[in-house]
Amino acid sequence: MAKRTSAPIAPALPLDEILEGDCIEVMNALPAGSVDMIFADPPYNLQLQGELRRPNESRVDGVDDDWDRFDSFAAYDGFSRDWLQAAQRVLKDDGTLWVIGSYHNIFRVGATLQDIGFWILNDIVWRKTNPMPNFRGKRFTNAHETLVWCAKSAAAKRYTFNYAATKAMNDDLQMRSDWVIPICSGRERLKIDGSKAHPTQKPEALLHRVLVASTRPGDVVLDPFFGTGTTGAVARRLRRHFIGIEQDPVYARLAQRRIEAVEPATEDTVATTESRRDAPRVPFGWLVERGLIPPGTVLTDQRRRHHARVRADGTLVAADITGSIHQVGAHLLGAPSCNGWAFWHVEERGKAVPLDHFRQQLRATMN
Amino acid sequence: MAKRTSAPIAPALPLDEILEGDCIEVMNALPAGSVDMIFADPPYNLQLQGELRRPNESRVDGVDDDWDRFDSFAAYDGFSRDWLQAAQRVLKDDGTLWVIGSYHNIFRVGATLQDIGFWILNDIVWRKTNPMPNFRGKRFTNAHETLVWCAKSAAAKRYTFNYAATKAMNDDLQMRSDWVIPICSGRERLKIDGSKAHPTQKPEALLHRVLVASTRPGDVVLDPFFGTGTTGAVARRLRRHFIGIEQDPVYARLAQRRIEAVEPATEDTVATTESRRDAPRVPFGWLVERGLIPPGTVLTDQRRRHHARVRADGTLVAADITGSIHQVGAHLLGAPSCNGWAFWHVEERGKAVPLDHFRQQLRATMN
DNA sequence: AAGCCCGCTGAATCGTAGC
DNA sequence: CGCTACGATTCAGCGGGCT
Repeated sequence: MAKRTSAPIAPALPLDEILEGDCIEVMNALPAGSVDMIFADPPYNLQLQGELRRPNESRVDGVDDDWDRFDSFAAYDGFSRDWLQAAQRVLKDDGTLWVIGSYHNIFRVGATLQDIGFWILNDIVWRKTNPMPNFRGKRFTNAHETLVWCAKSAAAKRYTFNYAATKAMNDDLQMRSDWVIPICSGRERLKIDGSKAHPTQKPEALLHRVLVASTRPGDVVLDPFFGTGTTGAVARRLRRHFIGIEQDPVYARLAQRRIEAVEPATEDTVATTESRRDAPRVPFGWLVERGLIPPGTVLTDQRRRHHARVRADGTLVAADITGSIHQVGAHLLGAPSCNGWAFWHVEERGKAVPLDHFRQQLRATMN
Repeated sequence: MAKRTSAPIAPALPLDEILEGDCIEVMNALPAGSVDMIFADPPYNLQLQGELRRPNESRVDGVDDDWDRFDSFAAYDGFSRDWLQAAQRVLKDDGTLWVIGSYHNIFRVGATLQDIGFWILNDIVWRKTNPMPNFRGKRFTNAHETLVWCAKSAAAKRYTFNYAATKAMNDDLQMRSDWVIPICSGRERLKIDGSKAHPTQKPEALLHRVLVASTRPGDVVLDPFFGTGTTGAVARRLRRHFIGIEQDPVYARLAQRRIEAVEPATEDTVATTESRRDAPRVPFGWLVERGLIPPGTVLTDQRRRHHARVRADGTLVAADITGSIHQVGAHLLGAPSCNGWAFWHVEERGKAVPLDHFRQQLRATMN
């Protein structure tokens, strides 16, 4: 599947732009069958009532924006049907759609997209390492969100799924339907005057995995609920094209600035692995996904005699070889095997820090 | 919540029996509002058109080469609506319903149960430690199933959730919405002539957690798609009553034998961990009355920033307010409310001991 | 400099018994 | 039924400030 190159792009398609307006109208103005993948993070229809306080009496800043309010399930279903149908039209026949949601809306969205003919390939569970607790002890901690990944129709068998790349990212084990990724916080979280710029900003690591798994470099990715542009930022870094649609001009401008600051990875590092690889014992790809080791990072051995660069799927490229951190290390050493975690280092403030250090960091966040 | 004892059981309710027949008809023959919890593992083969009924009770005649997806989904939705409505009728007002499914059916079931008024409390992800791989490498490994847990209606606030028990089960951390449990295999898997007796037998560990979390000993648990009786076996072990409904007499007999072999745990071991909510109420005045906290005692918060003195009637007096331990604490904090038992402390040998400590002493003497 | 402590925050459908 | 008072309840991670 990953061997095909992208089809020629229709001239009318605005690439790497943010279109302001209602996503249904904007999508209907785009040429049919023109985008490779759609990632959608629609309103969840949370229906929050009243306020919630933490045990220490501080107030939880819930989602109470107008765009998340619907009068009834029927109204929400009508909205879902409308934007999903518009999305289906602009999608190429071999394109795929991702939608993310919570139990408030995802069952309705899933049923609606089945109703209009989308064909579910997987439901993916985003398991949060650091969810908000249930402060009143009335329910289980709501520690995940759900993504639905689907093809345009049951007849569409030729969608893009970079199987080898996802496997390489995951210890050469098949990537599972449950993904462990922290929520977006700290530096990555966009702020305005010290408070969160957008109530529902998604982590870049989530989009990284989505894009590496289901698109190829040069593909066109549409996000009809663009918000602060996480999809666009990750697409640019991974050398995919994006089309963002956002109703709120404040968010649109914020996204624009954010994306402009993104440095695209070099072309060779975003190429997806196409062949089988021998197994690294720990998924180095996760470090890349989380941004601990960005694509393009130069790795060296302890004494800086050997060099290699990191690709988006967690493989390395050196002078005359591409492969896992272990394979490339072994090749350069002329040794039968090599522990890449100990062999490869990242330059940090004049020191060569072994990869294993970063692995431990990641493990610490995953408990 | 766990303080309540089970309501008296209607005489007509068949307990710890397997009822053979169509679950909708059998449920409709049971008294309304009579069961505490329902666990359902409905069929999800969307091509079982011949066995499905439309909402208007007409049978769906499928079985053709040009069967149409929309008819199939509609038929499945009608079937879901029928059994869910029957389940809603037999459920007590403060009862809860669990449904398990995969991406093939869970979105439709979830939307349907919302449509008829069930109120979702959590969606739970059963994360399988040992899922079947995706052999063709066309998708992510489908490594989970989804459970939806809901109350009978949005108005029903008094469902059973053994918060303290679930927390105790999980290293004293809140139980999350993602559960890691192996699939049912090995000895636990029922076999007939060496091959599996039922295609979708669920692990007992899954039912164990469901029952411990959402039922009390003596509760009545109904399973409308009983299969080989995992729900019944675990219910018997945990001293809950069950009602199983199963269409297939072969499965029903298998379940019967299986359950008969189960030894119920002793009563003391199935008691759920008591949460503070369930403990008998002790007014602060009783502590004063008994001399544990003499009138005139000076109370402070943990950091000694606030002070108040105890009066003989169990009220506190601070600089500018008099009232209950909660009222005075809230006033001093400028908070809308305050748990005085945790807020106020007594100086004892240089340590600030919370009032709750003295309450526990008194409770111990009261049995 | 490193480490500890404290405060803040995140897509949240988060009371109830008793009068 | 409405009102009032009681009183139960949090995890991981980041960042700032202090030692």
